[in-house]
Amino acid sequence: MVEKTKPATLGDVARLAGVSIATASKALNGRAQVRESTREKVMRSAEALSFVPNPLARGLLSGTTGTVGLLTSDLEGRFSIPIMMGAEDAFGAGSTSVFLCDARGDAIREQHQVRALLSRHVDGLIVVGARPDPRPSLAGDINVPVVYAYAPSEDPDDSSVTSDNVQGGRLAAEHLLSTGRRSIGIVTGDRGYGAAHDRLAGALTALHDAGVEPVQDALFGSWSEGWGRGAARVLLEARPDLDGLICGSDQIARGAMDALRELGREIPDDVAVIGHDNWEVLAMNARPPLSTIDMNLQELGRRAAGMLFDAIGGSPTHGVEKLPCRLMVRGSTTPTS
Amino acid sequence: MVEKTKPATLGDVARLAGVSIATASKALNGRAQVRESTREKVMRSAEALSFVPNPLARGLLSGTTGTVGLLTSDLEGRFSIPIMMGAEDAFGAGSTSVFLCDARGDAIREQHQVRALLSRHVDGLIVVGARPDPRPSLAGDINVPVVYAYAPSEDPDDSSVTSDNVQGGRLAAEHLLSTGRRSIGIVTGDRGYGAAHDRLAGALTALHDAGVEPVQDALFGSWSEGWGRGAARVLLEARPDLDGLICGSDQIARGAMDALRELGREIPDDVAVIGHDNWEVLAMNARPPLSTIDMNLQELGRRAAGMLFDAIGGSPTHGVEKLPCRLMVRGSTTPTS
DNA sequence: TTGTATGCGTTATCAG
DNA sequence: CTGATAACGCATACAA
Repeated sequence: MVEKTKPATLGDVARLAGVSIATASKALNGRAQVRESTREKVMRSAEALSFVPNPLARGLLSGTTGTVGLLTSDLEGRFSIPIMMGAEDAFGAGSTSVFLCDARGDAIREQHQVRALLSRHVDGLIVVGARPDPRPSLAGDINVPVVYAYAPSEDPDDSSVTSDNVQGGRLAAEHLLSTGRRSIGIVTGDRGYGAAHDRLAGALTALHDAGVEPVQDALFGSWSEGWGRGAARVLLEARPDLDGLICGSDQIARGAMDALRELGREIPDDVAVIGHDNWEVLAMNARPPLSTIDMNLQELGRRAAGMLFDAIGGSPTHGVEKLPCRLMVRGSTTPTS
Repeated sequence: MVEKTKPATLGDVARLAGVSIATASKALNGRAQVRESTREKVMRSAEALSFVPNPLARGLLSGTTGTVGLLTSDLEGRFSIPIMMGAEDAFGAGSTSVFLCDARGDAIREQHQVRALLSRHVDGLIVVGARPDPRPSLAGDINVPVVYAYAPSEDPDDSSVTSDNVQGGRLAAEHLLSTGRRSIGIVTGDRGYGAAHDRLAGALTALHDAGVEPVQDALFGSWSEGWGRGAARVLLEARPDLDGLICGSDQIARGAMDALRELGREIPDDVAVIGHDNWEVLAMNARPPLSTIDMNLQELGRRAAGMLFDAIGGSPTHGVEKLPCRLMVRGSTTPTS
């Protein structure tokens, strides 16, 4: 049987130290009006009883709980996880705890979760989207700060942070250009995703700035290996001189690499391939390992936490902050990297 | 600007209903000693003010908070996520909220998180491991129920739930046998993982029961595509008659399939391949889609939540409960599935 | 059937 | 410098 060790209360500490509850409270909270010797006595007692202030009682009084809600619209989504990790990390370093909720992509469910969170008197809310397109702002009856991560809010007055897909696309193109490629194709994913267009725009800008045009119009499809395979075949048939391929995701890149290899092309000697996302299980196991664009999602989560923290502290930000991506150079773009 | 709508208190409800606080409390909590007409009056007032009882105040009285801690030893790990989803789902359906903590595989950090959780007076704790090998029990000064998920506790008196890897291995072998394969090879992952040995044991049992022996001793290596490729080549060279391959993970299976195809083998006609984990992004995008063993991780999370719930209710379980795996049949073992 | 009083653990305000 | 005391919002034993 487990010992039912009731946690010590402030009263216990005060009694052990031989002072009043009020004095004990002041001593532990670093209030000025208390003699140094008394403070130490109290500190020692607290230590001896391994006293921890009850956050419920504290919250009841102060109105703040030291908790925040982390509301993901889709936990399955591969992108939510690193963001959550970053946020949890940033908060855990301080002393705020994180309530996890998964709305499973359902707006009704989301409303329900928000209500539950608010009823627990969270000090703030981070809403993590499954895809980087703008999403509706949470309805107005929320009286705590909210930060939208990955999927920005449609309301420009809200506080959002997301990945800079334009810059990411530019990064990819510039890297291929820097390795001397000039016959560059672009295969990306679902036309319905803003990210697909943003990454493309960034790539096109970079190519244009270098006086290069893509071998043909970018191919839209889906975010899958299968599409990557098919698109690569089509592209190579039309343009056998292809020497560089920008893919809208690592999955697409994996598929494209398989197809290219089967068509007798060496990577990266004949064709350099770059992906997007740095999904490690895919990128690291590719042959050769896949160069790609990393969105720094964990950092994004940390940033969201920071913004929420500031907002709770009374300094909210407004609008969408875009975090830059980072180039990961591996074997698919540079020989014997 | 957001309206600072202070949430209504029980006092507000009582005043609006024209009764005392005590009566309002009884009415809302379904206590018997209150006239029906009064109860309805109170209910309506509560509705009108959209009153929600303050969980802090309630927790201060009752000692329970309606919260649990979800402590993952490694959020990166692909296996933690579905388990968390299941647990969050099961709790969210009721009215308990989940505190998320990530120990990042660090024991010190874990202790720290446990302390933080306990100081918040969680009613219970779920500890999710990164790999299915037994892990040390949390030190004894915990006065709330704990359930270990995926990685069981070393202490048989603790309450644990994990995946039945032996049964999973058996399932894989039985499936290959059922498709008529008789020259079966086995490639698995890191020798240091109990799961590798358990899955192997299950497969060997099934083969033995069918009067079949594997073409050669199982190959241990790592849980990667690269190892899958290498092992498949070695195996095929030694036993060109291979017609079935059991892989310890989907990553290994993906690698093996690539190698087999490059050596001119058709899948599944020449060689049937089965994996383990049902890691969808890998399994569904394989050519052909990969048959595999699903560990029902989400169900495992739900079960952990259920066990914790029971333990909190005073009916703890002891020992390790093993949840059966499920066979996912796809194209890599059956033509035109 | 209803209301009054008390306490949960803390912090803040005021007197001593 | 220290100590009573009143909140915070709610639930319960007890009195009316």
